[in-house]
Amino acid sequence: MEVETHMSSKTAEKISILVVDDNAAYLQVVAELLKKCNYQAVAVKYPIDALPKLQIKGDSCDLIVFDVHKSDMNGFKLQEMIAKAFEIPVLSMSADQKEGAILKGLKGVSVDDQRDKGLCTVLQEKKGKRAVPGKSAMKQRKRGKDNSGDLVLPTKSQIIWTESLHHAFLVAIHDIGFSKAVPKKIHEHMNVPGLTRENVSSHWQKYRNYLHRVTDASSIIQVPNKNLASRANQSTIASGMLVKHRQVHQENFGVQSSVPSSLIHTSTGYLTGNLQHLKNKGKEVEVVLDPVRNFSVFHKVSAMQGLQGIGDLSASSMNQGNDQPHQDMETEDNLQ
DNA sequence: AAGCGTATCT
DNA sequence: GAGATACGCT
Repeated sequence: MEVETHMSSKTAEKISILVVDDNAAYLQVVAELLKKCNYQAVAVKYPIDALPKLQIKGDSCDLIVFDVHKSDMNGFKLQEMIAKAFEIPVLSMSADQKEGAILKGLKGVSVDDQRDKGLCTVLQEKKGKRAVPGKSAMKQRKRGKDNSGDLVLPTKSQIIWTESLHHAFLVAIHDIGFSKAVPKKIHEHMNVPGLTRENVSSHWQKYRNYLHRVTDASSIIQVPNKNLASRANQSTIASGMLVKHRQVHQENFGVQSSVPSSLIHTSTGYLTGNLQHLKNKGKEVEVVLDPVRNFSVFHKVSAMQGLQGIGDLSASSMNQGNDQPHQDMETEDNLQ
């Protein structure tokens, strides 16, 4: 797995990119974006037009970015041909998960890997550069001198904690053991090229903050529900979140309703990534057990669509905040 | 002095 | 909001 990065482009040579997208608007947007980032962009609308461009440009094209449609076999063919004829990395864009799946089947390549392999990482490798400076800018600064101006600046980059990267992070913590986990160990365990210990430290901090938020919210009322209690010998429900959620919901109806409607805390559940379906006041809820710590974290009303609730363990939901000092909760919550 | 945790910055 | 950076402490 590679890290995905955002970076400001300060590369010496111009990297040339061929963009293929039959949506003219998108095509232009992407091409313009790339130009703004100081890449040389060549835009073509159809895959069929791509090949001549490649041949003309020879190996000066460093990357092909193109939109994939499941119906568009030309696109796949093109990809295959390019892979065979030229050694040019191809970055596929697709709005649809299913298209991604098709791609995966066709190429025998993990779509995740492709996605995780950020554009810039690919390009940097192509140009024989490091995606991320080995020494952090911070340490270099500490060393005293401001070398801006004369020397090559380490390219500023920002890693993106994709779901799969975050998952690797969680696995590392799990394997190490939560109490023994420290950035260095997590970093070593993850073993992801381009990922620095500082990256991990930062993420680790956010993750712990997230866990605290989540657990602090469990300032606690006893679960009256026997079904629930029988599964966990010390179950509690935090209504703080619920109250908060309601307030939010009332103030801002319809927005951000993916906030968990309440929180369950149990000392017994340790079921990696498991879901339990429980009954709570007639409403079915899903309980997501935190793979890292020995208690469950969230449950959600199952009516909330899709897998959103599971994302409570995911990178995407990790940072959404609730940093208000929590109020003493309403004990006559409807969970009573 | 490496590396951790927290605060602060972007 | 998400990630990087600064910094004090061990």
